[in-house]
Amino acid sequence: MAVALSPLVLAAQKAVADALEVSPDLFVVGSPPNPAMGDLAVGCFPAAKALKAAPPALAAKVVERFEPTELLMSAKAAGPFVNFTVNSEALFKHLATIALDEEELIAKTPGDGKSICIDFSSPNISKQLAYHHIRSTVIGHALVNLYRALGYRVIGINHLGDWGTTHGMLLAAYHKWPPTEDLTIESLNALYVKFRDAMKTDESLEQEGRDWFAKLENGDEEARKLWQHFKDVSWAEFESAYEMLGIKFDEVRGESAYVEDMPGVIKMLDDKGLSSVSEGALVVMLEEDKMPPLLLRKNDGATLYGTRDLAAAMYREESYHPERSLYVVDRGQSLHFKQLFRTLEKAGFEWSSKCIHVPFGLVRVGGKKTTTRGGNVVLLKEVFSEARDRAAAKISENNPEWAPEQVESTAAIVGIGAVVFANLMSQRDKDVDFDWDDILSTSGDSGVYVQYGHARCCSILEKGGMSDIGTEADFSLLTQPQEKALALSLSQLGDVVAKAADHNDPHLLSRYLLEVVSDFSTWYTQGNQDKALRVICEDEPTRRARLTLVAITRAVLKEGLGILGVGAPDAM
RNA sequence: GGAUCCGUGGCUCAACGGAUAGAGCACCUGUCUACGGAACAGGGGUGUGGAGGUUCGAAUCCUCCCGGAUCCA
Repeated sequence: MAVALSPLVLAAQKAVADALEVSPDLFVVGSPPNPAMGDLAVGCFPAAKALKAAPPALAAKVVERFEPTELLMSAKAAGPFVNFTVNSEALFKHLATIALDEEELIAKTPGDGKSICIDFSSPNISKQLAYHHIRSTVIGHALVNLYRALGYRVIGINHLGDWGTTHGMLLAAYHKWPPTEDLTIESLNALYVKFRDAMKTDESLEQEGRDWFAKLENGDEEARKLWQHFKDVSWAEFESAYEMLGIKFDEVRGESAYVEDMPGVIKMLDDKGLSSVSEGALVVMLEEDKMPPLLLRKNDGATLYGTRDLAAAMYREESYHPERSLYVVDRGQSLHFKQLFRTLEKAGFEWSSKCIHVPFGLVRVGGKKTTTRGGNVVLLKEVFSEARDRAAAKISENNPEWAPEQVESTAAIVGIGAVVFANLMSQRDKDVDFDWDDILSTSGDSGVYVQYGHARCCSILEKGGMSDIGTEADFSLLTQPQEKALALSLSQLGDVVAKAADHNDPHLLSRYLLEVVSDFSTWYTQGNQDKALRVICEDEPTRRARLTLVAITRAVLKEGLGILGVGAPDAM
């Protein structure tokens, strides 16, 4: 996958590659451990083997042959590393151009209009959204935005769990204990739990559930109508959560959409000699891959989600020809996706290699997996509500003159942003223990910290009194090392976004934004000690240059937060 | 039993196979007539669960073991 590179990185790679006469993409550009050593670092290790020379000798050679460019002023060898010093003025100018001019902050070239399918969130209908649903939802949403920022055509898909025997159980439960009031997601959820409980003592119930699912599969009118009602009630509930998170799906197409495709899928597998009957069930054996079989149809004739997933994968390929087809689903489903993708491969679909399971760790409560039936769930809306309350208290304390509506709307952005950011801060694969203070943290490394940095930028720009901040400023006046450090961080946005998309891991972007804000705060807070160092200082050209740097910072933070699905209020 | 993932300061986490393993929380000390203190500067405290191996170089890759979590009609 192509990676967008900042001109700084490209220049450093080129300098090394030209000197050693090898390919530039061999080299990784990083930062020296200490800013005094330089601004960019390139290790000469990758070329050492091919050229049969010691890395330090190569570094020396690079330095000897180095010729300054617009962006790179000088090069120094430090053992096997070459450390480059960046021309600050050119860097500031470049940043101002991409952040404040017509040009884009992030190049759209990597995507080039190619399609990416992302299956995310995909909750089961008739169940309340629990806190753990936030992981797929928020990671998937961030991935949608990451790829979109890079110029891909992204199809965000909500593959609702709206088919299967559990829905037969719900229909049975509804008939067994007819509700007296209008259905809500809570009452549906309660019906399901009650039915599962009753099944433990009454074996006949399992059959009742199966019978109702059979009716549903056979197109029984009553069953279909009721099921549709369950679905409508559920979707209304889901939609309010998606709205709070600012999520819109390009395709809401649940398992039920593939019911009619299933006979065709089963026939196709049969024609290719891949399916067989085992213990009464129709399966695809995967013994040679050391996996248990993929189940297509149970011995009672009921179809299974594996079959629907096969149909959905085929549908996505036919409809979109995606460059990648991602499934943002918890790691517990790893085996299922391996079986699924392997089956597609065995069926001769070359595109199966483009299907990628993007797993993430569990949300645990009390060290255990949360389950609706286990009773240790925390509801998503409870978390959102608590988050907003906490944010609102702080906001009205800081802004006593604000109208209640303003407090409320800002609290929604800040509170929910904190929860979203908390879920995007660590690597996907880690299991996380639910902890109120962790997800609602507002100090230090948190979404609020980033939002606060953004709000400060807005405030300064407003007070700076220069309405025409753009690319015209005398950047030679930005001579503080903190200003250069900030600029170097800001220049990495595009590369970070590309890398996060490539790894399907938004946390790289979250970490980056924390770093940017930290660099900004360090620079900015110097003004507390020395008024000459303030952004809004006496000298007008200096003020203009500093305000421009603030404006660039604001643009980067807003863009980055937006990609993560976190709002950036101008004041908070 | 088979498989996958995780194990880094007291806690939560970071670190393309590379330079002295970094942050946040908590604790201690500073910075304010604050360009927004939800901030900044500084301090103490750990060496990556254990043992081998590969490599010029390992928290990162390989093997085995320990601990936790999850999946397997």
